[in-house]
Amino acid sequence: MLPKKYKAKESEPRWQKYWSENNVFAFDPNSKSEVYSIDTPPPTVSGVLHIGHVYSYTQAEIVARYQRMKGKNVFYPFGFDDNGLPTERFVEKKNKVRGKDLKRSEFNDLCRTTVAELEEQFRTMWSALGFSADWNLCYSTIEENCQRISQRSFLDLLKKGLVDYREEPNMWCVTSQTAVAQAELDSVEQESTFNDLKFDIKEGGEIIIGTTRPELLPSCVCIFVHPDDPRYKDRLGKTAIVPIFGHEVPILADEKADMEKGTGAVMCCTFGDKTDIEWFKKHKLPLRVSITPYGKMTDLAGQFAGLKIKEARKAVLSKLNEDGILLNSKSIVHAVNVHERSGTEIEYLSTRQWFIKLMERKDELVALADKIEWYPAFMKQRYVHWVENLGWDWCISRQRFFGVPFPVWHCKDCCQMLLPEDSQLPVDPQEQAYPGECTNCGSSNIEPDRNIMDTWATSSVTPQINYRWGENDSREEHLAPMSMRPQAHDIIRTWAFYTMVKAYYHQNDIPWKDIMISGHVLYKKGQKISKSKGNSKSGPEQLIDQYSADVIRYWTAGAKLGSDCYFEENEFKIAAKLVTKIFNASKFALMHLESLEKFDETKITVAIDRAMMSRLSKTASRADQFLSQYEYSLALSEIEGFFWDFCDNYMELIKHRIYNPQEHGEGAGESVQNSLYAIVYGVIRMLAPFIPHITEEIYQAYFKQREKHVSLHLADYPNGKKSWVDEQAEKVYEEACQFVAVVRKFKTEQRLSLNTELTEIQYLRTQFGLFREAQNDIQRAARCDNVKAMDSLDDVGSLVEFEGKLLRIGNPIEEEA
RNA sequence: GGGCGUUUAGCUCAGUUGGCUAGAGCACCUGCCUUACAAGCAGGGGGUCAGAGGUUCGAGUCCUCUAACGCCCACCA
Repeated sequence: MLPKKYKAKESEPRWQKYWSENNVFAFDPNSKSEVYSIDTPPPTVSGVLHIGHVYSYTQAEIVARYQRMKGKNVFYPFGFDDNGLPTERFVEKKNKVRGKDLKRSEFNDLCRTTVAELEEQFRTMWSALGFSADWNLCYSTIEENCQRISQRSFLDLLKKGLVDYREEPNMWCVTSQTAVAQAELDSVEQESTFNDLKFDIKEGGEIIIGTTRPELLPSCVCIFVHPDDPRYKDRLGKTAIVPIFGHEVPILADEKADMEKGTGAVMCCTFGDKTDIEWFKKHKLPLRVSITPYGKMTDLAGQFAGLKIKEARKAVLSKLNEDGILLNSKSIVHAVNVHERSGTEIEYLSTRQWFIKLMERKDELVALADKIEWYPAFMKQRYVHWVENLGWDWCISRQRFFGVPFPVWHCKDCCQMLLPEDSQLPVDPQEQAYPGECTNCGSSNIEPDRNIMDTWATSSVTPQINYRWGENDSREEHLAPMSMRPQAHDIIRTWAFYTMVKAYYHQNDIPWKDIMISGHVLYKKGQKISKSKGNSKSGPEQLIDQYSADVIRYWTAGAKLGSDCYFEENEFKIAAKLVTKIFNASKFALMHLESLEKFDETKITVAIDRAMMSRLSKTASRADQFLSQYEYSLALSEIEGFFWDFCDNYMELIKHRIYNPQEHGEGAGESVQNSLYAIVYGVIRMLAPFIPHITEEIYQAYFKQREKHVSLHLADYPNGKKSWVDEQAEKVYEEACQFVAVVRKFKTEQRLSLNTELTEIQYLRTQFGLFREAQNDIQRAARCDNVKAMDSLDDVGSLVEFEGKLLRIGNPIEEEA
């Protein structure tokens, strides 16, 4: 039997342990049941988990539990994304070191031990939330298996001609000192100055250009004006002399020069922005590099060499001003692309990098979106929009330390690429020499590729990692494509997109059938919760400790799929209330079900009991429908609505009958017992995915010995029995509720206790035509034996009118003093 | 500048393919210790459904325009 009070703090860990000991959530590779597989996001191991993680992970977890109860063989893994720049930066900060100052192997060891600690914390928290993961399926992206699959992925793309190793201008972060990809850019508003500079023209005259980056003057290779710009027609083809630096550059025409902007004349440099790169390629301009990978000026900058970019900007400006070159300078705020990890302005450097080709296959990648079901549907638009606007192939090489190495060596003599056999993977070319000589020229002058992969290059193969692609594992046929990818909307352009690219290029297929996109948790207006922000008070551990896992879980299920929600502590109180209510209601019901040997639905004969079966059935079918569409919040509110009606109305109606069955006729007691059984068992199953602990507690205390499932979470999810639907019975129930409501209102208005016995109630028969179908229950719920039906208003005598229902309420036995 | 989303009670949000008098929870007000629960229960007040126009017998719901807010992208001389 259930104890007097429910203590979540004691119960929740107990059931978590029970689930784990009984392997309740294990994926069964040999099962014949339909597989439901989830491509769980491996969180970046770069800080503590925050409430936003809890929010989106729990939403997916609810789906996992639901699908399991639908009889599916659920594949629900967890993983850790523990390599790459974010992790490096975390390790550097935590240990107060710089990766580049340590030996590579030393730094990598430090990374491994640091992430191992953090991963243990993550895992503890997922367990504390009652996540039904199969921890045997756990992976970490830096482990050997994942490195092997990641390198296999690379080699496969190389073989298919979908990877390029080429030198070209690319986005570069001078702080992180690595190439980056388009998806890693952030746009921020930055203060700057817009400067008008005077260039002398060799043939005579001058031309004035506007620029925000005067420090790039040494890199100036050309001046562009619009071909139709009348102001500059006379100067086209002439030669301008770059101030300070004195080199000569041509004045050329290009449509992309904007007549409206600045003076209409613009200098083209190596490289100020994306347009400079386009012009560089289109007009075959020379290369004048004035910025080093470290963000300092090169020798080309003459007297400014060695200065940092921003210092140089200042110095150049003041020199220009001295020389009378700077004609005008105004402060502006403009958008600048920065690297999302360092916040540093992106530079464009010509370097040699590995690229996965995207540009030539954009159409196919856009079309791929239609083969996947997006929940909510409008999120597909984000993907399409991103892919359509892609401007670069995917640069996957990073000049960093802790990550998956490229399984490549290069022949220094003939530049031949030398690759390992699949059986040798994973390899680290910087640690292992190439086994042999150059296959092209026979040279033994071989060097390793020193790049590591973009962290997304590995995390984009999580489906392949999950089904152990290329490892001769039977999972592959069961799991490809996977059933569902849960993730938040901010990484559609990275994780979702890259995963789709990989599956399309490798398997010529979609990675998963469904994608479920969750929103963010916001503190207040527009403030995203992030790891860096203070979250000591709202940290998940603290919240679980304060409110219990079930309560936190309930809150995460409250917001509609895909929509952001505010962190509102008040919401937790509502959840706590529900948990308490479920416990108390169940306690009441089970108290009266001790004598019930075996549930028998045919014994449910009384009208209002059948009405509840009907409502239960409809609720279950709607909840089931919603959940199958990932609309967990709508499902939850259906179930809650049913449950609260059950507590407030039905339980009050049947109270007398359950205590005094003999006064209600043959079978009336058995009817209500079986009804209660069906309702409580139905409700705890419907709520099990949302609040798994309290529901398990109730199941184990009573239902287990009758239903025989090891855990409630292995029972079937109710889907609504059509045979239980009974519209006529529901009408009886509705009338009964209305009748009782009028009586309650009367008592409340008369300031009477609700259990006050009334002497007589008269009602108009035409208003409550079905009264007799539930007469005993209604009378006792109304606390009045003497309830009389009248055929006409005249018969009712002195009437009291409430809400159009005509009643005569007799005087209470105990008059107020 | 382009795209997507949102706008319903003081707050947070439901409202299916158009269909009784627009709902819930929280908050507020008034009562009630009632044999599951006072961490509870009953009752009540509170809304020009962002605005304008249109389609329709009928619009919170469909169409057009407008506005505000949020997000994504572009803009970066």
